[in-house]
Amino acid sequence: MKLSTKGRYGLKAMFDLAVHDGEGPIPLKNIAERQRVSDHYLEQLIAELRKSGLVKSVRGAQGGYMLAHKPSEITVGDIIRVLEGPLGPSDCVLENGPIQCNNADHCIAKTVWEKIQTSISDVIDFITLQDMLDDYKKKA
Amino acid sequence: MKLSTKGRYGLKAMFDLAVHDGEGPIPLKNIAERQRVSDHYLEQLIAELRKSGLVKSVRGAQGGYMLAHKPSEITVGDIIRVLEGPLGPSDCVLENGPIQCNNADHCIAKTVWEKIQTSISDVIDFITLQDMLDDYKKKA
DNA sequence: AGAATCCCTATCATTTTACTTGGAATTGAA
DNA sequence: TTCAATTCCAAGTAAAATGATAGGGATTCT
Repeated sequence: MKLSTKGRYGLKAMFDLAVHDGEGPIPLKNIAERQRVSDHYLEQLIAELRKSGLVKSVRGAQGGYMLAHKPSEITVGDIIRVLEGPLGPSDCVLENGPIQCNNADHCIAKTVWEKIQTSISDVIDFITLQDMLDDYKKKA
Repeated sequence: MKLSTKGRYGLKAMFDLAVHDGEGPIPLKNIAERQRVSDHYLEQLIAELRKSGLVKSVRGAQGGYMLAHKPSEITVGDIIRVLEGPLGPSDCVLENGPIQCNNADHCIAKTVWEKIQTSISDVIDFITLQDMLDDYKKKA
């Protein structure tokens, strides 16, 4: 029941982009250095974020990455779902296309998984990058 | 962000024991058959549940397993924590002994992980096997 | 022209997962 | 007292996931 580094590094990188929002393209190398993660690995993660439309890229020298939307319009859930796949503690409650087990009708565990999933969604879909920025500024 | 089969099979097995609570020792084989999981694999899981004091065992012929406490005194959280280890979406918010990252002081992601963890704990520590039994009877 | 940067594909070591195998020890019942 | 049912225990193992690394092509600014 842990997120992989994908989700964790990904959120850090996206928050980094939010901090530098409006400063033009941010090179991946800078993000990787600040967040202390392998830049080649982060490249793979940010590629997925780009393909899913959460970040924009500018190629060539002086290029880099930018948020594709305002920080207030990107939730933690958006990021985590792209990188970790559909959410859900069990396959039978997977967000898009649950896989039913053989005794789905009277599986009581399922209702437990549903409650867990709902509670996680409620948290991650509610927090935006802007919220994190506000927290950050309050701390500093 | 999924539970492994340990947590999932484990909860099913414990619920099965709850359904048959008071009927004396239930052989592992029966549980495995009803829940359709490998009995040898379930054996390993139930061994951990026994060592942690959630179930009792009776050896020999006509032996089997029983809940060590009343269904109302065993929560889903008790079971999942035994089988999945300490809860937490990231190492820096692990329940017992978090591992701090290098910039823990101003890591904003951490507050997100904390909120996720709290919401999961709130769910799984609140639901008991008795609650699941009540749900089950209501459905049938 | 050249440096900086994104983009893409492949490979790989390690760990985790989800079992399987094989058998020893215990105990109720015939 | 024997036998079958059962728990208990220790290894082994195939497949997948994780967390990278390696190498090079394409693009664009200076």
